[in-house]
Amino acid sequence: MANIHDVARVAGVSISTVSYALSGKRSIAASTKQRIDQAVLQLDYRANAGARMLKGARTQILALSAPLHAGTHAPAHMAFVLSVVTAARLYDYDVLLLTQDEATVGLRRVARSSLVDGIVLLDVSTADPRTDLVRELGLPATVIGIPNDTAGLTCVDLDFEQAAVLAVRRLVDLGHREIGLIGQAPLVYERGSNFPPRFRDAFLAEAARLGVTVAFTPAAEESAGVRAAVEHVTAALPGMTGLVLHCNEPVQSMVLDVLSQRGISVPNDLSVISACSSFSTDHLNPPLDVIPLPADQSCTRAIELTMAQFAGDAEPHVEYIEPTYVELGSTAPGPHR
Amino acid sequence: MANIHDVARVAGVSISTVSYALSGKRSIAASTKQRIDQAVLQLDYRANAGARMLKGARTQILALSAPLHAGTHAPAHMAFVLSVVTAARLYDYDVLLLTQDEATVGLRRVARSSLVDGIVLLDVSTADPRTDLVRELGLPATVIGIPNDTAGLTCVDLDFEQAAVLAVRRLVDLGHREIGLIGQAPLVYERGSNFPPRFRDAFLAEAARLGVTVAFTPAAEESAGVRAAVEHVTAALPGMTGLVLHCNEPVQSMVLDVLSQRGISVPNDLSVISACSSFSTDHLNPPLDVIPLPADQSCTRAIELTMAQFAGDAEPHVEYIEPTYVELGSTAPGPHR
DNA sequence: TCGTGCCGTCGAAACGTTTCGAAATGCGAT
DNA sequence: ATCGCATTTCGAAACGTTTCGACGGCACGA
Repeated sequence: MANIHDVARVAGVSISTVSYALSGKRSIAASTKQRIDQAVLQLDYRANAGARMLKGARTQILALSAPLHAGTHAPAHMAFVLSVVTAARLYDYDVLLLTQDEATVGLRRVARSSLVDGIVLLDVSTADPRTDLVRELGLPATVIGIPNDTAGLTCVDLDFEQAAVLAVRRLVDLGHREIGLIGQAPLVYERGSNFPPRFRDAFLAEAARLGVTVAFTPAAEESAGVRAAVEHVTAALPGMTGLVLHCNEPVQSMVLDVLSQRGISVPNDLSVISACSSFSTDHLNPPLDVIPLPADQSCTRAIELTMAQFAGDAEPHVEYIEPTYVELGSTAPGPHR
Repeated sequence: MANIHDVARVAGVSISTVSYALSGKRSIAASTKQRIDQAVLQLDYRANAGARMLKGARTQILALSAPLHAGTHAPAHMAFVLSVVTAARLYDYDVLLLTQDEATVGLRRVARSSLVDGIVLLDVSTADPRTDLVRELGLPATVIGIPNDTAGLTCVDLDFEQAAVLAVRRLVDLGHREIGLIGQAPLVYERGSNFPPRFRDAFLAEAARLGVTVAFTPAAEESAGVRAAVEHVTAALPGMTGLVLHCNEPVQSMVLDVLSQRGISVPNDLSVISACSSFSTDHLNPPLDVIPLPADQSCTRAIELTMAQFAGDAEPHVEYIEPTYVELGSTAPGPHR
């Protein structure tokens, strides 16, 4: 493997000249730069990562702590991982993937050995040991999701509270007064995942504020669980004309199946909204109005915030991404319009 | 951050003693080792990754080239990624994740800068540019999947050919003589993914060898595509009593729905086998006999093979993982039994 | 003609580790 | 008492880069 000495020799200059030519940190004569560039090309030279790490401040590697929990929708999880990796590359950063138990213990390892410049945390729970670890390590870090204690942390996430408000208002504005909410699998709430209760609580609060009747139920992921969930909300709200789904795609699809089997027509009999779905609802039947959960936006912003910490101009803070409402025809005026 | 000099000072020895004590490459007096261990603990010392990379041969990092293609089932993809990461950790290796276009260009970058010791390739196509790149780079590498040209490569994968044979024989042994095969989405075949045609061709060949009638069709992932696929095989084989599904979970589930809607009972009217599914078929209705695609086995073996290349005792070769057949009651004797 | 300052380049130190060769020590055998 | 050997420890070089300080040459103004 060619090193900087080889390049210097071929270009007929000293290694420091090569280094400056490549980093651009000092001015170099155009003719010299050209010779160096050519030597680099000829030798297919790339600076040794270890040496750069050792000497320079930067490793150009980020740790991505991404445990995949039971109940987490794998495609959505994947979308976040891919978005982080893609966004990091825009700043010439590579991503070291830490999963499962390594998401915590590996984080300490790679941070203490100065393998990474910064950290991105995915899928934090309300009280996540990784947040304390991040505080302890003192490395630039960004959390995607909002844990209970955000002190000293930089966090970014969709504004799930605002998303819930958006969903409730939409249905209320259309004249619906009895609204159901089908949530994630029960174990997702039990495990302490951060966003499901954020959505649920804001949903219930906004409904109460507007004086509409609501029923919430989680939905286990198998078809029996989905069936039970639909039964639960319809039993609790016999006059239900609006339904919000804060659950993953397969469950959404199953809910629509169950509704269709029961002869309930969307949106004629029931207005349905998909809340915080990572993917398009186009393929659902019918396509659902959706408040998207934009993985790429969250992740891009997370990387930006991490880079800002490198630059030193960033205080720890929590940043919310504004939700949007996409109409696809699954809502219609209700009885109180 | 504490370095080896700090540890040496605290333990009252020289840095080389510390290094040898930690690596175990020379014998160290028990009492000295104990003092060093204590100093390490006290300072929470971890060897600087950059320095170790620079000096030592090893970076303890593997590149995982894992492009996620359209039509690839994200949960299955995720399962492979997780398995690779987990297996790598058993050998004290971390994993740098390269996705999408970075799966190719990033591979060159990280390899040329000596950031990684080895490479694992996921989801190779029949003629994949990454295989040439790997040959060029000359780093230890293992391919999960079998490209057309395996010269000079170390490859490992489920023996899809044998899996197809297993499926055909099972049905034939049970007395079925007209057998359908529903495959992956059409674009998966068009793109040149390596395993779908491997399975299909071996399936057709074994069926021909045994003199049974078969019909194959790919299945697009939406419900219309699945419906069309089922129609296609039933139309082609009016007397079909056996069906093999080489497609992802959602499609399998949809196929079963369509069959049930058509009043076709499994296994009474039709024996169904799920081929090369990464996940349990327990939640399907009914659970399907399955020839599992064991992500963890392939990935564990891939890592072992990569480590063997580090050790120098490994010739490039192709290794197949023996498929197994799991009975779950979705097959029954056919008319020719 | 002689300073003065800028531009382009160079030499050398430093980063933290691993590892080679050798020194120091203790011990038994001669 | 001396030698040789084994055990334990140490000093120093080397890995490839970045970066600081410095130096030579040149143009400019005095």
